[in-house]
Amino acid sequence: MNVRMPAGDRRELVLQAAMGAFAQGGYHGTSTDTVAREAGVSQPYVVRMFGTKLDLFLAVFDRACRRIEETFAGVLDDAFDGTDEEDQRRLGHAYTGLIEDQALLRVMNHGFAAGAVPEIGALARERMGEIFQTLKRTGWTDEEVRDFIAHGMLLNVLLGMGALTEPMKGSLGELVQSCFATP
Amino acid sequence: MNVRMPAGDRRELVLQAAMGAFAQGGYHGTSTDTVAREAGVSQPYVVRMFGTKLDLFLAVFDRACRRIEETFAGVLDDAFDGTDEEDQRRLGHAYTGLIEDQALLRVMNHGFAAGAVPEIGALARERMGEIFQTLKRTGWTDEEVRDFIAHGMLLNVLLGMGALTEPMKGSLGELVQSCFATP
DNA sequence: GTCTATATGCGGATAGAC
DNA sequence: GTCTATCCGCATATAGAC
Repeated sequence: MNVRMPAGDRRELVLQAAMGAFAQGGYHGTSTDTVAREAGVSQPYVVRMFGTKLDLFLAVFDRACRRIEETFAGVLDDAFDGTDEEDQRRLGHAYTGLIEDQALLRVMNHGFAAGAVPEIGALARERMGEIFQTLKRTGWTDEEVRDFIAHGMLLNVLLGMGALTEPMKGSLGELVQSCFATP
Repeated sequence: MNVRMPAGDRRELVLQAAMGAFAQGGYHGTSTDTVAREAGVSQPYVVRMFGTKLDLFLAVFDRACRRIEETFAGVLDDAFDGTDEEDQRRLGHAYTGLIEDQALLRVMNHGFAAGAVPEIGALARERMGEIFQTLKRTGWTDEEVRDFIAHGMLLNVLLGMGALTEPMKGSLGELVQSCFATP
């Protein structure tokens, strides 16, 4: 497609395509060509827009982390007068809501996994710290925040290994879903 | 190095090198050449020995998961009459002990992350189910097992993103806790 | 049992046209 | 703003010598 389009729009299009592509294969396992095809543009154009594949991944990863942090922040802004239990329920619900757009969580997980790439690791630690700080606004203890994050990580990992789509033996999949279940 | 050696020994050598290499870059981010150099053999020989890079990764990943499962099983065999709290403490300690050989946990995490590769995803789900079953031998509820695994995942993820620099001891909870210590 | 040489394909990035 | 053509390096895998 060589239809002209405002730069911002096209950039957004590519970012979305990249989110989906990276969600599958992660940083190393995804080619800029795959991203380009999914966005309906040429591969060199993708590179031209973002500089390097690494820059593109960082942009996508950053967006994923921020969206998640903002989701939590939004919940807390809505009801900062809730009880601890209510916060936990609301935040848990918000997180499972994010599963519907699996790409977000998958990309986040892939960013964590690719921490051996210095730029990715640094960004991951930074964003992780921010998420932690946002969750601290609940008034939870460090232990409670940690536990909440731990379950989020488990969810991410299960998503990544495909355990949440195909029911696995031992019903671990159901189990973890019940982890954040909101009746 | 073209020094002859029994096939089993050489295979073991390469497996260990592969464990270290894959721990860094994961499946997609590690070349068979890197593995070969770290093992002190030629790249084609690595392929010759294991068939394909995928087969090699599966072997390494499988070993990592089994080692972890066996570690838990060992703890439970030693003291299956312990209280729930004691089990938790012992198992947590066993897990943090595994951090010393960071490669094991990192490889496991990378295997989970690469679940989009069908063979890897299938193996990951299988081994995960076994670990779950082994942990059930504690007599814990499903929720308790899930919580334990969740903290293990958090640990893996933190390792992967480089947030855990020095091997620390202590209970699993304390260890992970220290990562989120308020600055 | 282990190597060297190499075929072959893919992927990131550049040059330059339109 | 977007493409086509293309360079070049890397990585997997094969062939075959020793």
